[in-house]
Amino acid sequence: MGRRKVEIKRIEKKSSRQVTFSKRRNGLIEKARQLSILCESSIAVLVVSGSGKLYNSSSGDNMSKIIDRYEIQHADEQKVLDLEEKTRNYLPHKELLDIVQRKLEEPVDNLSVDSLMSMEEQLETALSVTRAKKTELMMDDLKSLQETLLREENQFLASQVTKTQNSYAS
Amino acid sequence: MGRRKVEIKRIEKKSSRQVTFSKRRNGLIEKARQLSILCESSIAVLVVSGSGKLYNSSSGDNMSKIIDRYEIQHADEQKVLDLEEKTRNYLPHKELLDIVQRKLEEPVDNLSVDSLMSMEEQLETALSVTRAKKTELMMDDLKSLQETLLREENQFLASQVTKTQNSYAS
DNA sequence: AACTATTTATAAGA
DNA sequence: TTCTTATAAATAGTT
Repeated sequence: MGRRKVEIKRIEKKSSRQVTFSKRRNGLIEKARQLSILCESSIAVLVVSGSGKLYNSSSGDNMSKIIDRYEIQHADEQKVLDLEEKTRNYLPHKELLDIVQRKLEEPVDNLSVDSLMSMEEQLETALSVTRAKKTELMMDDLKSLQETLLREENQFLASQVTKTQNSYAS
Repeated sequence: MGRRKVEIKRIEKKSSRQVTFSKRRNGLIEKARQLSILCESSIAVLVVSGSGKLYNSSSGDNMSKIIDRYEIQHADEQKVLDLEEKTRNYLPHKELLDIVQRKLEEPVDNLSVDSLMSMEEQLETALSVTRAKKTELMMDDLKSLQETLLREENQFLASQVTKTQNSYAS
């Protein structure tokens, strides 16, 4: 789209290359902006010039979030995982967490240090399996489970505090 | 550049939006490829659709290198953003801690050492579960901040218990 | 997924 | 660099 058709290959003349770089870079970023608005999407464009200068633009969301989104998706690319194996290992793990949560909800009297230690051991085992087989989906599930566990833990701690105080009061 | 001029604003009709998204996304990525070749530069394009699907392309260099280049340049900026986010999240958390603290400041003179010891042991065990999960991969996770706050909260609770016990012992 | 009327981007020139 | 303009390229609406 210019006075004549240009082949897509390196522009040899430095000054022309710089002019084209500037024009097309602006064009690219503008196109990204438009797409972002027209189709309510988030777009990041990163351009590193031949001389190493960085130009970037993000639309629809901030750059970090878009890059994070990319990195989450590609975090596990290095580790080639068997999807079936992942599925096989997921259920027992979830059950284990459920057991721990139930135990933590029991009254203090029934909660022995030993059983807590044992639970921890089981959890650690489960976690090492989890780490080894980490995938994106697995991470998402673990995240929520872990969070749930931590919340349960907080609730437990808070209830312990209250309970202890009550037993003092009585 | 079509049968009629379009305003740059969200396309309401879903089917049209999807078609335009697909067309323009391809156009954008092709433009990036051309610019990369014409002006020997490295370009990354990340597109997250409204429904959360990620499309990405990199030309001239691989995606990770381009993102690294960005992150090096914006390392400081990122730290500031993290801090702001942490500050935003801190207030509700602090309120929660205040509530717990008020509870713990109620009279505790007759609180039995045994029950406190037991509580502390339980807390430590529970906390070790949390600590065990502190792997670098987990910490990289998007929810790391939230997790950290929960962990801090747990530690605070544990320290309150210890404090209470000490004041009883003396 | 193709087509095509139009708009838009841009290459070259000033 | 910036503007101008002829032309190539992208794409909106249609089939």
